[in-house]
Amino acid sequence: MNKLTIKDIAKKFNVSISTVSKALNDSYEISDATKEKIQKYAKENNYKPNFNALSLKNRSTKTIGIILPTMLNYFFAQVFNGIEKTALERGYKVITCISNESYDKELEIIEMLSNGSIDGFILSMSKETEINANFSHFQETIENGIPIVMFDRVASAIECDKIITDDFNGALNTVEHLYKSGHRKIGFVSTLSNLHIGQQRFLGYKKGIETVGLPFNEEYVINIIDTDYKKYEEILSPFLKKNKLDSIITTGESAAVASMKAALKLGYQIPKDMSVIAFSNGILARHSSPKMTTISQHGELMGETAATILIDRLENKLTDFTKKVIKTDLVIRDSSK
Amino acid sequence: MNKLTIKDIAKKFNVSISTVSKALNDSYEISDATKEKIQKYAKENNYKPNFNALSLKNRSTKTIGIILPTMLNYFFAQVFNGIEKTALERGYKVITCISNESYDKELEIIEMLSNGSIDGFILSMSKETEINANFSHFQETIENGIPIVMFDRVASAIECDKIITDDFNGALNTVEHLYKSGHRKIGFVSTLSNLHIGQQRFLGYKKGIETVGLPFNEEYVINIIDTDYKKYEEILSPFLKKNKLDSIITTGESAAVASMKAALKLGYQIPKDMSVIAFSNGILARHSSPKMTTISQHGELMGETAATILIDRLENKLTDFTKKVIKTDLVIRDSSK
DNA sequence: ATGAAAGCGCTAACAC
DNA sequence: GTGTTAGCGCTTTCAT
Repeated sequence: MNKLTIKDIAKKFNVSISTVSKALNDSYEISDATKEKIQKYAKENNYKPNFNALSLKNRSTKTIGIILPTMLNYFFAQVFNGIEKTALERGYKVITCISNESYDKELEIIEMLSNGSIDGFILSMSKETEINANFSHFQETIENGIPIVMFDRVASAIECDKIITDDFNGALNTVEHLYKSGHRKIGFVSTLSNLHIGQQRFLGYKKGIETVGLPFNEEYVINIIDTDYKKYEEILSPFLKKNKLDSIITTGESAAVASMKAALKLGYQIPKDMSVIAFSNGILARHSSPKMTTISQHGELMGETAATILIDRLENKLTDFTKKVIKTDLVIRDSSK
Repeated sequence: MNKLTIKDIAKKFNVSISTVSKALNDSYEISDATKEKIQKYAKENNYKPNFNALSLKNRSTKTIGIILPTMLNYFFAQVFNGIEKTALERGYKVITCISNESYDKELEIIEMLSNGSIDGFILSMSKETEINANFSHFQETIENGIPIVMFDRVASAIECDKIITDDFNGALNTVEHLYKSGHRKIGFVSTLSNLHIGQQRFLGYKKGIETVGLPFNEEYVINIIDTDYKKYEEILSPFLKKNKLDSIITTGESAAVASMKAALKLGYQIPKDMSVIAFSNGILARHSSPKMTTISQHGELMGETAATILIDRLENKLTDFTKKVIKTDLVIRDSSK
C-alpha cells in the first residue's frame, strides 16, 4: 500500500541508500551485479522516485502553470490542448487554472502557484487585467525568477516571451479578399473593442479599406460590449438594415452566427446578398448553416509554440525574449462568395 | 531573486528555524513580540512555504489529477470547469491530462502521476479502455492508495466513487414527452453505441417506446460509429427519408445538427414536420437554427460533485463508495413541438 | 564497489 | 519562550 522508497530497497538488499540511488541511476560506481538486481527489483515492484523529493532536491518541478480566462471557449481549449501535448512530450505536466476574466482571481492563482509548485507560466490575461492595465503581478513573478510566456492577450509593457495571432493582417487580408470578390460595403462587427486584439482587428480592417481604395465609413462599424450573445441578433438587425452592407467581418463566431440569422430574417440570402466572415476557431463555423467562412486562428499551434518556448527557456536554451506571430488562414466555406 | 526560506528569516532575526516555523504557524509557544515581527517580515517579503517541502513532509500534495478523453468537447470542458472551481475553493489545484481516447496514453498518464504528484484522480476513461474493458491500471492505482473518482464513462467492475448522468431516464422521459406532444414515429440516432452511456440512452429510448405503448421498430434506430461528423448528414438523409419519422432523439449535438440539415434539405419543416432533440451541453444547441431542444447534461455540476467527493474522501470524510446520478433536464427550444 | 553524511525546506517531538 | 534534532525521499560529495 505505502509507496516503495529507496530506503525499502536498501533494507531489502542490505546495502546503503546511496548504493540504491546510484544503482537506479546506472552509476558507473556500482557493480553490474548489484545494479542489475536492484533495477530488476525496482521494476518488478513498480518503484517510482518520489516527485516531491526530486523537486525539492532539484529545485525544479517539471510542471507548467497555465492560466486561462476560460475553458468554455473553443480557442482556449485548443491552446490548452497544444500546451498539454507539447509539455507531455517534453516531460512536463501542467497545472491549469481559470481566471474567469477576473484580475483578483488571476492574482490569487499566481500567488498560489508561486511557491515552487511550477517552474513557469503560460497565460492569457483576464479582460479585467488588460482593461485596467494592472500588470505588476506579472512583473513581480518574472523578477522572482519565474518565467512567463503570454499568448493572445499579451501585455506590451511586460518583457517576456509572447505569442500572438496576426490579427491585423488577418483582418486586412480579409478586406482585400472581399473587395476582390466584388464587395464594396464591408462592415465590421466587434465584440472585443476593449481588448488589444480587438483593436488590432479593427485597425487591420480599416487599413484594408484604405488599401483597396474604399472610403472608410464609421457607420459600417459596430462595437458590441458587455452584452450577452443572446442580444446580438437584435442589435445587429437594425445595423445591417440601415447600412445595406454586402458583407461583414466579425471578431468572433457568435456574432457571425447572429449576423447570419439577422440577415436571413431580413430576407437576405447568404452569401448571395451578403457575405459573412468571422475570426474563429471552430466549432460553430463548421456546424452553422451556411457553413461559415472563417479567419482561422490556429489555437493548437499557438499552445504548442508557447510550451516549446517556455520549456526552452526553462532549460536555458533561450536568451533574448521572442515575440512569435502566428498567421491566420482564410478558410473559405459557404457564407461568403 | 531566490525564494525566501525559513532559514533566511531565522538568520535575519538571529533565532532558530523552528522558532520561525512556529511563529509563522502562530504557535502558542512563541512570544507575541517575536511572532509579530517575524510574521510582519514574512508578509513584507512575500514569504511562501515551499510547496514541495510541505508535500514531502505531509505526504499530501493538495493536488488532483484529472484525466479527460479530450478538452475539445464542451461537455468535458464544463466538467473540467466544475472540478477546477470546486478544487480551488477547497485549496486544491489540478493537474490535467488528455488521454485522447487512447488506453496507452491513459496508462502513461496514470503512471506519470502516481509518484506523489497528486493525491487522487478524477477521470472519465478513454473509449479504447472502455471497449477493451482493460481496467487493471485503475485497480492497481486504487490498491496503491490513490483514490479515483470516475465520471460519465465509468467502469462498473471497479469499486470506487462514481458520478454518472441519468442517461436512461433522460432518454425515456424524452420519448414520453414526444409522445405526449403527438409524435408517433420516434427515431433514435446514436453515435455512442459502443459506449455504456450510449447503450443506456438506447435502452431508455426503447423502454420509453414500450411505456407509451408504441411498437419498437428497429428500423427507426441508427448507429453511426467511427465516422467523422462531416459524413453524418449523408448517412442520415436516407434514414430519415425511408422511415418518414416525425421526431428523432440523438445522442449528441453534431448528429442533431446534421439531422436538422438533412431534414430541411428533404423539405421538412422543423419542428412542424419533425422534432429533433439531442443529448447536449451546449454550444451548438444555442446557436443552431432552429435552436435545439436538448436533454441537458449539467457537466459543470458533474465536475463539482466529482471534486467534492474526491476531496471528502481524501480528507477521510467518506467511508462507503458513492454512486451519484445526475438528472438530465429537458430544455425546450425551437427544434421540437 | 560501497557507505556515510549533508542538504533541499519544512514540521514537530522533545529538550532546555 | 526558544533551540535541537530527526525525518519526509532523494542526490551527491567525500570517505573508505
